[in-house]
Amino acid sequence: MSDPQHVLAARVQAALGAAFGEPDADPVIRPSQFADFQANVALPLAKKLGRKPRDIAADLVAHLDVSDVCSKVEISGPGFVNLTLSPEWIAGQAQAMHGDERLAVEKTEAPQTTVVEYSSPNIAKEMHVGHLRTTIVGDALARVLEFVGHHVIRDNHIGDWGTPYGMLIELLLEVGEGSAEARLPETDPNAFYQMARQRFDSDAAFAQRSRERVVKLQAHDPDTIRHWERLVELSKTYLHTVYGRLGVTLTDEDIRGESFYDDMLGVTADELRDKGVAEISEGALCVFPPGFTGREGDPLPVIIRKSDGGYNYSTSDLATIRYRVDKLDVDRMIYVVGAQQALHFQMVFAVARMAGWLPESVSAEHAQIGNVLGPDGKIFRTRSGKPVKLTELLDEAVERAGAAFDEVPHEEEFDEETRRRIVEAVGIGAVKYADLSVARGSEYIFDFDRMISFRGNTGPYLQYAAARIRSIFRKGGLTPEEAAGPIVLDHEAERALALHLLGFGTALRQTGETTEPHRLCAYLFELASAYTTFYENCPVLRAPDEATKASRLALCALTLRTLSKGLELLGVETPERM
RNA sequence: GCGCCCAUAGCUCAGCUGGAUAGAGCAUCGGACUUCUAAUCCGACGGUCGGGGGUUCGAAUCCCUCUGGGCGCGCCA
Repeated sequence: MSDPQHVLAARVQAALGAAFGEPDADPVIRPSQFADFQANVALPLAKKLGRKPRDIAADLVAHLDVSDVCSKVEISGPGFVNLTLSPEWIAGQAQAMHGDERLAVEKTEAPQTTVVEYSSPNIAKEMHVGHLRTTIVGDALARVLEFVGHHVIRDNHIGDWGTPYGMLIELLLEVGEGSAEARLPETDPNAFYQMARQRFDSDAAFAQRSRERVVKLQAHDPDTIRHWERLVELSKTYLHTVYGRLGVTLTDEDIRGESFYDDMLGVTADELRDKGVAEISEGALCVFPPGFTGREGDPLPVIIRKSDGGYNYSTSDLATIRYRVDKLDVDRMIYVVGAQQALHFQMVFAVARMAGWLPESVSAEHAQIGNVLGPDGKIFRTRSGKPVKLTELLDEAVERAGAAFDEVPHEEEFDEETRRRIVEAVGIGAVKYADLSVARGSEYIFDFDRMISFRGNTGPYLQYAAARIRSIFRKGGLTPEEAAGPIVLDHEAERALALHLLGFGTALRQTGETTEPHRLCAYLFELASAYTTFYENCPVLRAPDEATKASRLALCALTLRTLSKGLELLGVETPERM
């Protein structure tokens, strides 16, 4: 336990128990502008106990034992308890963090089996920027939750079973399996989809065959299934390409698409009917969860089985919940999906609870993802109005990173391959970090110039901070592992840096609990800022004496590891040099 | 019509679940390279937190209301 906020919380809580018999009161430890932290508990407690806040604070301080942790404790204002940590304590904790494999981030005491459902593209089409954000955010959440000790099940709930497959299969048959066009799903899925769409819209016979093909598909006609499998395989290859370039951890093992639940849909619907949860309305089997109303104030249905006997994705999502609860024994499900589907998930969760498939002990959360907007404030599209293609977007980011790279005079020559890898890491990292650093539910305006900038809360800024640290070790002729310390904090910038380092675990835990990666981004940005201030003020290799140099090298090494680990958990690479 | 989300500096965004004087980056202005990467740093300027009411010791944060935007609302996903 190295996080000061936790240490102080425990101490204050002990004092609360001793002084007032209130060991369970929230000590309300917050960062302070007048000290390192402040405990605000005296004010609400004064209310509860009917005493003056300052008296409460005084009593609290009298019972507070922080002599080994704090150098100063004082009461100020209406009853705030300002806590200033001693540099020795901070240094000791930083040293411990430095010596720890996991940077003193303890694994959670209550590990949960957690499904993170993310990316989930409809593989009939090409991925676009919309998919990018759910993929990036979901992957970061999966990594963070895993690192803090949860059992994470990544779940790529791809759309591989919908109506579009009828026409895709018909198109595949039409162009011939061995043809060049038949490989499009692997290289340019959208082109293939558009082609099918166009045939569907312009040729009634083709459309008719497509509809019949959907029926055959759902009836598991062997020949149709074979073609479908072929298409899905090609799509998976395409996904691999994209995920590989993005550095996303999803693999084939994580794919559990809609087709996976196909044979559970019937029983799901039947059981809902048998339990009396679902009823027939206008020919369709529906559930009307209480509290949801539609346009005319009438009850809003979740359609379980269409009047034609087909199923929608609500049913598929319900089957998915049952599977996860019954077979995977999950404690928590996180759906990293666009904010537009909020109502859908609310209703599906409600139905699952009604049916008894989703016990109170299991949490189901929709981690809403806001839209990415263009410069005009509307859904991000190309000038011609089409969705922006993912690969082209990434290419442009990398190209811009390359231009920036070439503008800067470097001390050494980079061979082409090294340059390519740096520029790729910076370009991709910039795009990913931009998705992560904004609160996930917020929409944000996509802006290449901002995200590729080396100033502000951007990927490149953090990468650059790490690269500068590595540069110091190269110049100094030693590795970060060799910088053992001991850490001593004399300069204000050293102290501020070390203190900030100690907050890493809290940042990770909060990110996992709230499913908000931007918290980790904010932490890392502040860390990089604190490092830069240190860098400007505290010469490392030219430190005044050997002890100071050893201490600063250790701080550099610890910062580098924290920065790298943090970025790694966000899925952002840190190049050795830039 | 109902429901959900949003409105914070000229622009793009934070604000740690109710704490003291609301923060960053960009832009603007002014400084710092014979010094470990200046792709950087340090200042300055800039906000009646959309309006109004309420809850309380204390509100950008919670409640109500109004204004102005976004999204969703029966057989698509």
